[in-house]
Amino acid sequence: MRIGELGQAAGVDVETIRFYEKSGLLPAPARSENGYRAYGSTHLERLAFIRHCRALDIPLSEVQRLLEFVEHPNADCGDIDQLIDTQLAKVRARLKSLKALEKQLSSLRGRCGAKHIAGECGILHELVAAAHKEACVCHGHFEPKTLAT
Amino acid sequence: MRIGELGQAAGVDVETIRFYEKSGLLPAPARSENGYRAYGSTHLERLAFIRHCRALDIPLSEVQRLLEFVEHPNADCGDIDQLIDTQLAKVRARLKSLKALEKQLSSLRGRCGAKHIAGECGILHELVAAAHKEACVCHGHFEPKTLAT
DNA sequence: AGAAACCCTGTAGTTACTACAGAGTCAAGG
DNA sequence: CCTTGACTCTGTAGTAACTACAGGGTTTCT
Ligand SMILES: [Zn+2]
Ligand SMILES: [Zn+2]
Ligand SMILES: [Zn+2]
Ligand SMILES: [Zn+2]
Repeated sequence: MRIGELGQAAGVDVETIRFYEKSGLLPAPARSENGYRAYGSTHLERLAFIRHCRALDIPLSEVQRLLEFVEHPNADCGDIDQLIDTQLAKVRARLKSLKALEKQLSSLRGRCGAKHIAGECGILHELVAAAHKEACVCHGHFEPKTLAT
Repeated sequence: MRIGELGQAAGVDVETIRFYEKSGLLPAPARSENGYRAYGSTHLERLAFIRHCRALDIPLSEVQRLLEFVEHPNADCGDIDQLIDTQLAKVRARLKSLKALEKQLSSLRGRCGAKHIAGECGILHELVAAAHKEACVCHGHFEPKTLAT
């Protein structure tokens, strides 16, 4: 199996495959006489595993760790749950902040109705005003002297 | 106002401020005799605006465009709504995929109960199995020959 | 034989910062 | 007067996970 076929089979760009190899995630395959990489089915499995994890937004460094578990099945699994827990917590945190973001943006969107000049655009006004506010929730405004806890 | 004070006032790291200047988002301020940057209140306003937009996850290139609108208030505002619309669409798309992700991860998490060796961990099994599936939803498996549309 | 399509290595670009390295400036304390 | 510490300056390199060449060699099809 050459790199292009592997890429086709796994739905991955060839450059990405070479990148995974360089990063130590995918073992360097044998080379055929012409120097082309020659992959076997284990490579396809491993690549699919990596892509599946990436689809779960698991960072490559953690995928690396998971792959080590796959290869050393006698290790204690405690770290696996923790890895997933961490990932889940990250996703939930991001979800929460994205929901807040959606609210902000859609309320912002409502500020502009018909066409007009930028100087009278409610969106722009709101953005400028919000940036002025002391109590702006979204970005970390704070009085450095008054509230130095 | 020196760069450190500006950073304090806006809640932004000094390196980030210099980065914004280099990127053309924050105008280069005057320099005092010793070569230190000397900022005024307009810089603080502008910086706050940038941070507010960034908190809305608006990319710097779009923040740049918004700043141009702020400076040319006579321009047509049509592009502003569109910018926000685009941003909103991106956020909603990300929100949708994150929700799916959360579902996957939490179901995955349920696969592992008590402690055991990695070879018997339901999480790991599931990850490996899912990567094998033809119909894996999350990452783009596809039969290149059979379904070549 | 010649062109298209594939493969190789290595480097640089993307985003939005963050982290130095190495040097200069300034106020306060001993 | 000298030193220490906090601040500032420039410029470069690193982060995550790819993506996009440049400049070559090889295979395959016609
Ligand atoms: Zn998958
Ligand atoms: Zn408008
Ligand atoms: Zn804000
Ligand atoms: Zn387990």
